[in-house]
Amino acid sequence: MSANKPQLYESLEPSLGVFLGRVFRHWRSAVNQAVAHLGMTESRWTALMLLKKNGEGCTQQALAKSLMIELPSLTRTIKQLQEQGLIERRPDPNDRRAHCLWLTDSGREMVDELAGYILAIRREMYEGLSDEQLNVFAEVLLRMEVNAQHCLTKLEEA
Amino acid sequence: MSANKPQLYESLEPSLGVFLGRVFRHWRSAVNQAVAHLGMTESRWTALMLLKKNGEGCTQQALAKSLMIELPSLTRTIKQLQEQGLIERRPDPNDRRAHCLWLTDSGREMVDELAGYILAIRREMYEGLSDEQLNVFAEVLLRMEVNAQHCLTKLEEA
DNA sequence: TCCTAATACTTAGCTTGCTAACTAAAAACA
DNA sequence: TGTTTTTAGTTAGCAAGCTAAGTATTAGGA
Repeated sequence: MSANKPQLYESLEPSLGVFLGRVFRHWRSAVNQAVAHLGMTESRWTALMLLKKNGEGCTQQALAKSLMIELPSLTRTIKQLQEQGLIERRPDPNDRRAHCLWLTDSGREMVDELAGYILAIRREMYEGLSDEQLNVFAEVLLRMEVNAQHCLTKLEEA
Repeated sequence: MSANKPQLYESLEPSLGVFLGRVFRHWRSAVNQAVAHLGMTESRWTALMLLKKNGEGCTQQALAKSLMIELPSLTRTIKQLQEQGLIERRPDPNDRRAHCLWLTDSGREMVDELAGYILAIRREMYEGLSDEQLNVFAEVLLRMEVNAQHCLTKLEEA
């Protein structure tokens, strides 16, 4: 890295990390607003979509992992989706501790209905950005994720 | 944008937005871990640093704006910093509704002490990334922030 | 001047991530 | 086989963002 030239990324206020959080919050509230009339929120639709995509019948553990959240965070979301009649929890035949998750018919309808809204928001978020820029963005995110993990484990050791 | 070639940024699971949130959370918990022994958290040090940087004596409104958070979110943080004896609230001589924020002596010491930790974390987060990559990352963040705002106002109108 | 509108801030309560501590079941191993 | 460790999941409660609604105070007209 060059030493003295001031760089754009150093100028983000209050800091790149805080800015990251802000963009995330605004993206999330846009999504929430777009799907509110369907009784959905970002955390719930992400769970629904991923359940469909990754294959129904998986355990909560597996879903939590692909959602990148901890089990207790998912427990709450699942309870809400169940109350809305969008998913079902069935006992795992191979493991009496575990539950398998399935979409109900109206859950599947919801996923289909959500897809359009999600796509629209995504297009708006990508507006004015090229594939090249977005790919670099993704590369940096992936690397930062690794760096953050690394940083955390170092701190835990100390 | 090219139509059919699969792009890296489209492959981020569960979605680029969710991934963004994850990186933010991990960055934040790294920061929190690094400064926990000083009785600090990310939200508190950001407020402290910015108060020093933007000039003491500003109102809560002004600080909230540069922190990119809403007033009620800042109210809580300020209360904590006050209880820790790091900042002081003085009545604004020109406006009896407002309060001016000042660092105490130990607040100023804290800011100085924090700086080193923050720099270290930042270096770790940027590890393996070039100025060019980070600049593109910042450009994309800035644009997405604008896009999200735009998206939100459109949704509010509808 | 007086009334209305906007602004600075607080309080209350929601959201959705987290960790810690628990139970029940499964797996590992002595 | 019996004991210990790991794993799936829950509950309870924290963190820090948010909105909505309330109180003062100030500013902008009529």
